[in-house]
Amino acid sequence: MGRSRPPLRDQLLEASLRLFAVRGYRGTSLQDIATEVGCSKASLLYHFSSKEAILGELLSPTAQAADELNERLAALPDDQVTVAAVEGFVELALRFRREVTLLLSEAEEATKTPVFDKSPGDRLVHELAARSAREPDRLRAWMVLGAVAVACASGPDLPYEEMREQMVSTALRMLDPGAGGA
Amino acid sequence: MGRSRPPLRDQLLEASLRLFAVRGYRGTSLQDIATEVGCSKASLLYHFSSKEAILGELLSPTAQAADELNERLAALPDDQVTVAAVEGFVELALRFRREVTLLLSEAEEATKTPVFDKSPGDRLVHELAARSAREPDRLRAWMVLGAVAVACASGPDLPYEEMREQMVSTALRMLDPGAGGA
Amino acid sequence: MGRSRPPLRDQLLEASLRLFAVRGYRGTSLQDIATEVGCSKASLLYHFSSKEAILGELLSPTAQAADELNERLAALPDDQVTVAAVEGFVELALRFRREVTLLLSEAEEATKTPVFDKSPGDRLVHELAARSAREPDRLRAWMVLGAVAVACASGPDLPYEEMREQMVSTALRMLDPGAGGA
Amino acid sequence: MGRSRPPLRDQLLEASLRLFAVRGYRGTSLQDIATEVGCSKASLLYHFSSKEAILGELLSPTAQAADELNERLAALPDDQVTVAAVEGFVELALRFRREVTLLLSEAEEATKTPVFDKSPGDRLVHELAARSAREPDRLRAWMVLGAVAVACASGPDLPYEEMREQMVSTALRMLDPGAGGA
DNA sequence: ACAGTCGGGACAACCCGTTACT
DNA sequence: AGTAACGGGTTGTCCCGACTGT
Repeated sequence: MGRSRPPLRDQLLEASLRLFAVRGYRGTSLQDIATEVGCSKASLLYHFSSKEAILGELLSPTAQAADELNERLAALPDDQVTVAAVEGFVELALRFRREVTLLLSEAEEATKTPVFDKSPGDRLVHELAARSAREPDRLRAWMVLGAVAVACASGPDLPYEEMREQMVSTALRMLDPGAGGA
Repeated sequence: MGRSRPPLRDQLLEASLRLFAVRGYRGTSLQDIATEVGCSKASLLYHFSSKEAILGELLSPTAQAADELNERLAALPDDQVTVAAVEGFVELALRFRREVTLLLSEAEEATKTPVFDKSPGDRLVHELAARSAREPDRLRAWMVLGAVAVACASGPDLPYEEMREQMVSTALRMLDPGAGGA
Repeated sequence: MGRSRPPLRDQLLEASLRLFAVRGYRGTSLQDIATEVGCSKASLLYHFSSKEAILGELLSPTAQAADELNERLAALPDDQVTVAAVEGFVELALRFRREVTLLLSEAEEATKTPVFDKSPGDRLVHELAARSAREPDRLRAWMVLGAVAVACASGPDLPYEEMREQMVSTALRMLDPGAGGA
Repeated sequence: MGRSRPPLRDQLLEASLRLFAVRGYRGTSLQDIATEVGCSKASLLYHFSSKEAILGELLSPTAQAADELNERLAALPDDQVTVAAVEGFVELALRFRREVTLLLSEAEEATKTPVFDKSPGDRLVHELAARSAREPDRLRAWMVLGAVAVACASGPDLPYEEMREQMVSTALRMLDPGAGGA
């Protein structure tokens, strides 16, 4: 009955995510997080063994979702992978919006976390490029990644479905060399 | 007598840029920079009054270039501004590649610097969206910003001209709602 | 149902003695002890009001034995006290071997404990010196104390009887100024 | 006009030695040392990279002297080594009296220091036992070690020459099985 | 109901070491 | 060469709820 887990732990995670996103990982001290929640720093470190552990726990669901997405994409034939990759990534980025913001600006720190051993970002770029190894294809794939991530991080706040559609269609247009330019 | 090696001041700026990009602004200490160049911490602080000043000086040319670009764009009629904005931003991002990488991951820190009082990024988004206030247009503009910035930061290393063309054409495709989508 | 394992309290004392001897008093945390035994730190502090109390309880039997020894020695005439003191101290050191090790390296901490108000060590030195106040006699008495204590702490592990004999005879030789030297 | 007071670095070493001997290594904080000398903690850490480094530097001369003694002893024939070892060790212990006190009570910490890679104590015991591997001989050697160390640490404060003679003759008596016992 | 036992959660004070800066 | 302020992390200690067996 009711929530089984203690609230403080979740409060701490929530506050950490908020502060990390605003001031950055290094820019946020354990004291900041504790003060925000209203508990002592020692209490914080009772729940999480270290600052890095907080980041890990914060990013782990996102990493897992990304891994699952990559797994799903790996099973698809080449001609279907692009659309699926775009849709999958856009949905993931919208679902873990703040986490993606974090990853964008704290990439260096995040990769030290054991959660991101095999960088899911690189695998995703591979699929977005329709498994092509051609440099122009890879460049466009990186652009898609950046477009979606930055839009989620800094873009305007539209309703979910509208944002999803806009981002998916724009991203597909980026990847279609046949479409019209100027 | 000709200078045998670049003056210390320039060496320090170069080393700072390199280290900031790799370890982040807060992740880099004054000691790190001094050690990298091989001079004393006191010498460093003789040339730059504070750590923040280094970041400011590092970003100032980029900010100035962005301001000039925005000035130029402001003089253009609505139907020409999109193409000009895209081409201008891509060229700027390529010219100040490492600086843009820094800005991307240290946005919070950078905005504290007096150089970026009136965020040139926001103005640029305004122009990229062809001065439209419609949210979908602004969203696409942010996507272009992210696409170009991330591609410069993490994308593959292609020759200048090839990279420029690819990025410009892809960005224009993003902004053209008439082109083919799903 | 007979108790399957020794009661928690005794387990804690045993673990404390072992850990104190290896890592030192300050080098051992309450968490270490609790973890070693497999109970919570709070449980530990239910049985012992403080860390110092553990040390006190650990050392109290040794202190009591030393006091009794001193009492016994006090009743002896001067010409018998040396042999009795040596034999008594050697046996005591062997019986409380690990405790003596602790006392040797944590003397400072131990003396803060109320158990050791009137240092039994000083009284023992007095007896070992055959109640002489001459400095050379006192010096030799301290040497005996150190010899036996260090041998118990760091020396080889011989059978009880052999160790006892060796230590007693060696100690008596130390105290006999008439015996041959260089 | 000669320097009015010793340079800060030496003051710090002196204060560290004094405090370590009284309160123990772990019982002494960097703040304690800094306060004792009257400088800031950061100043302390400017001169010594860590707390462990202070201990290392404190013990290094003693370790070197012990190594030299062991080297000298190694070159002696078996029948001369005992006397030389005793005299050498006594003189060393008197010369580095406070350091030996430290080693006696902080053995665990000291052995972590790189200065004491190959424990000079074990080598010294080997020589004091006249290179015998017999357990009783080794036991007596440990007793000598303890006797001298503890006498220096806790014994009365006699003039150097008197103390030296007393300790040497007593130690030799310990090691001579032929001398009178029970 | 009640004393004895145990543990999850919390905290003040402190630790060693680093930072930007003088 | 020197420092104040802060960094992350650990210490010993404690509160209070939840189990025993009686």
